[in-house]
Amino acid sequence: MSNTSLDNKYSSSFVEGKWYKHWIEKNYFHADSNSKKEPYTIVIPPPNVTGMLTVGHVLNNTIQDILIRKARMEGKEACWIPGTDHASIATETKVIKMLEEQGIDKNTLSREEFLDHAWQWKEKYGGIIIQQLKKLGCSCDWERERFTMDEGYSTAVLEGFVKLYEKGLIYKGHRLVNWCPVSKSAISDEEVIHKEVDGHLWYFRYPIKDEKEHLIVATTRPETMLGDSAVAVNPNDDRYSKHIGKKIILPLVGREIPIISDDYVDPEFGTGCVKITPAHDPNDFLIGEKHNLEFINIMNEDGSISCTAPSKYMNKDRFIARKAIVKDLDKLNLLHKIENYKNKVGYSERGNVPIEFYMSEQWFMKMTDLAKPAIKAVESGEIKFHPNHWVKTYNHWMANIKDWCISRQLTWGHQIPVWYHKNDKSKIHVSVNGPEDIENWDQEKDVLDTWASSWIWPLGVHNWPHASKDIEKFYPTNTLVTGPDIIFFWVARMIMTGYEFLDDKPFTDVYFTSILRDEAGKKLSKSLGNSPDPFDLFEEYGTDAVRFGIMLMAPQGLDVLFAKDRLEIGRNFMNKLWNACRFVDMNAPENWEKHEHLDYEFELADKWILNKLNDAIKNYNSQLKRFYFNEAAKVLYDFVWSDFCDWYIEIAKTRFYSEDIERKAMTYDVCLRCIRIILPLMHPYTPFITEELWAYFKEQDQSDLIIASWPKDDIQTYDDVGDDMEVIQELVTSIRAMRSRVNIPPSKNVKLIIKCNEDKRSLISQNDELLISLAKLDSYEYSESKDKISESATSVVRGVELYIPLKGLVDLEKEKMQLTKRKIKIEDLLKGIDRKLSNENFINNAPEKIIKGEKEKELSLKDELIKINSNISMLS
RNA sequence: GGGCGUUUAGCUCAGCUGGUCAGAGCGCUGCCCUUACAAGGCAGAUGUCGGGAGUUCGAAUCUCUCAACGCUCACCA
Repeated sequence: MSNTSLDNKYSSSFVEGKWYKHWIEKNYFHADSNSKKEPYTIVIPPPNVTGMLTVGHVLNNTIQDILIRKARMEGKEACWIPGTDHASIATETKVIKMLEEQGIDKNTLSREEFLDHAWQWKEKYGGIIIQQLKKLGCSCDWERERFTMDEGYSTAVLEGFVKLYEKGLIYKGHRLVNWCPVSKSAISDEEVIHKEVDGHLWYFRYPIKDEKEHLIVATTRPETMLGDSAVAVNPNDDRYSKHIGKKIILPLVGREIPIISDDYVDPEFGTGCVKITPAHDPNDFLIGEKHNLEFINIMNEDGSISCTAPSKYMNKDRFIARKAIVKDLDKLNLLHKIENYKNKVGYSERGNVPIEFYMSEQWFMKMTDLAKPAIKAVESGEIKFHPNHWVKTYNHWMANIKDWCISRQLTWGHQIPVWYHKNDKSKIHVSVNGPEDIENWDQEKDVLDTWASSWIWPLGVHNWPHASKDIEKFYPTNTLVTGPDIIFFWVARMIMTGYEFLDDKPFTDVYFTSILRDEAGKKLSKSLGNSPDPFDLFEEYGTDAVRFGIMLMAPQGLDVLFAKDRLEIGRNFMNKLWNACRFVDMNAPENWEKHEHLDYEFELADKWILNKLNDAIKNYNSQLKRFYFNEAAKVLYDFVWSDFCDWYIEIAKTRFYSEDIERKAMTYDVCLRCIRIILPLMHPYTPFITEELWAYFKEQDQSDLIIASWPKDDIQTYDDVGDDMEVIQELVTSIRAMRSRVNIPPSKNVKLIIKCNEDKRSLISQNDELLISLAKLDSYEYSESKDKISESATSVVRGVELYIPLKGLVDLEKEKMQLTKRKIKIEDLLKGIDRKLSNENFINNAPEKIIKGEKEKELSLKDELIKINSNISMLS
């Protein structure tokens, strides 16, 4: 045995840093738009610039890295464009908080001053997640890194706005929008999260003017009564029809409001009377417009009660005002009752407080026309979703799409490219660069919703609309990898921009990743504090192990219950691979020239493992092709561990420890062949360890693994093997089981007696070395005798009867039990087969192959049964 | 209420187009520090594949239905 220079432990942190640096130095990640190679492009879903790497990012970006590395090895011009998203609300919140800590109030700053602070903040902290992606091993083209507020990208965003405005798809309107009182900004429907809360239904008496009677209205939000401008009943509701047209004196406020009728009111619900607050409820808004009611906004932008309400409640927070109003109505004996009531309340995703419906002037985008080509693209299969079932969700949203509120009352973001003339507010200018006499104009203060910036990502990264080789070469992209939680936010809208601006899809395949949850099923998130820090995991297990472990546990289309213990499988596998390679390296022939020969007279085991290797390549590729990353990982895992290590290497040992130099060289070359294929196959999943090992095993003049060529699945295979190897494996396992039953230690070799037919005898004799070494035999002999072989451990496998004679050491009852158990099993199976074979329909309809198989199975089981029975009787 | 998904060994889950004695990892039991690996090896136990019906010669796999759980969308005060 020669020495190996491979350490007996794999040191992940050293290796990872070394190779990442090397890859960067060699510029392997860079994609060339002048290349003649077929492009393969991915744009990263840009993480939030304020963000830190989560385990979810690890999954998502590992998948992208797998796709890109594979494409690169397949000889494509692999281009993975990285970058970050400016995340208006999140970033602005952080900057404001930082300023507060420095004693600076945002309101005292000019727009320019605030942006100055924000950019400083971004320069200081914005790069963290990018550094983290590098640590993960991502082979992004860092020369193409983009930020959504970069110059060229910003132009693309504004160009998009202007084009849509000119087309009449963007308009300004005074409307009810979702309002976040924390960020004091409008938010889109998608940023509202509905939560079921235990609330109340309050019943109030509303006195009818000039009458003793009153109507009882129910509400979940008492404070909005300050803005009531009508009470509505159903026109067909006999209880109230006589009151229609009369007036209500609104309690606490004193305003006279009409009693109106509308079909919208459900007589069955509550009392059948509904208070109408057009400025604070979307349904009431519609009724307000229909019946020409007053729109009374009773709130300030922070959610406190405004001056339109009685002074008593002015400037009180909405929830404090609620309590006060209920109390005051109770004092006036106008509180009828309070019921417990579960209802859905919309919360602001970022502010995490109940949103308000708020009247304000905002910019909207008409979506119906934009959606049309996007729906068609998915319907026709031009864009494919994996898993496909997301298509339904996508279609449902698209079919019911509403206008999108795209303006935000924030500072950090893309300022809307609209100017109002200082002297005549009705004069509007819309362009990317603004009017020539810009001093006479005021620019719109609002910025665009972040998603209205990042929806143009696949184009914007190339500075669209400027023509370039880049956009020609790398648009459309191939695959988008993202979480299903942003299917509307982002995926759907990117598809719209693709068709709208370039008349072409932005990507062909969309892979929706698993959502990672903790053991209680909660989504892993920073805010819940249940997401482990990936860096702790990298340190504990090694980055490759984390990558492989996560890929193995994330099936397509299902969420994953993540527990860090489950990464052990990855770590153990890295260790296994490392040590297998180390073993092979130890047995390299003297003066080996790193050149692989395969022109040997192979034996059974060699042909078998090479066949298995080819199967593995095929299966692996086909799983990757359908985006089943976990199954692909499993193919490699099983081949390496169960076939290569458990069997072939064990077999290799006996050869390496012999003196037969030719045979040693053959074995080594077969091992080498396996390793030289396993390493490239595994490289996309576990780039570091494989690149490190490759350095030991590659041909002298071969390239680094990252750009080595992808293994072909047409390596030479051997048809004459049949299931001979499986027979040997079963014999070995069976002998080991016998040994285990009678407690023979592994160190002790035993004698074996075999009874079998000629075929099996010839197979065994030709491969007896395998049996002897793997089952630890002292010797073996064939027996023709019909006599009973007494005091033996026995078993029957594939028609071969095996005996290990052991005077006095055998527990006969144990042996008998073992055989009886098998006997029962066989009888069961035979019953099943008999049922099939005696069924005319089966014989007539089943394919010939299946019938033949059943018949053969019956024969061999019957044969086994006879032998088992005779062995049982011998033991008695 | 609509849509989607899940239900397979004690736990976490694989099982592609229906047909080899239903698999893996962890955990558990027994034996091994056998010179690649104890992050390891060998052997072993545990499942009427959620319930019911149907299609089929044949169903964990296809259809229907019921149940439980989860996600998501939705304007009932």
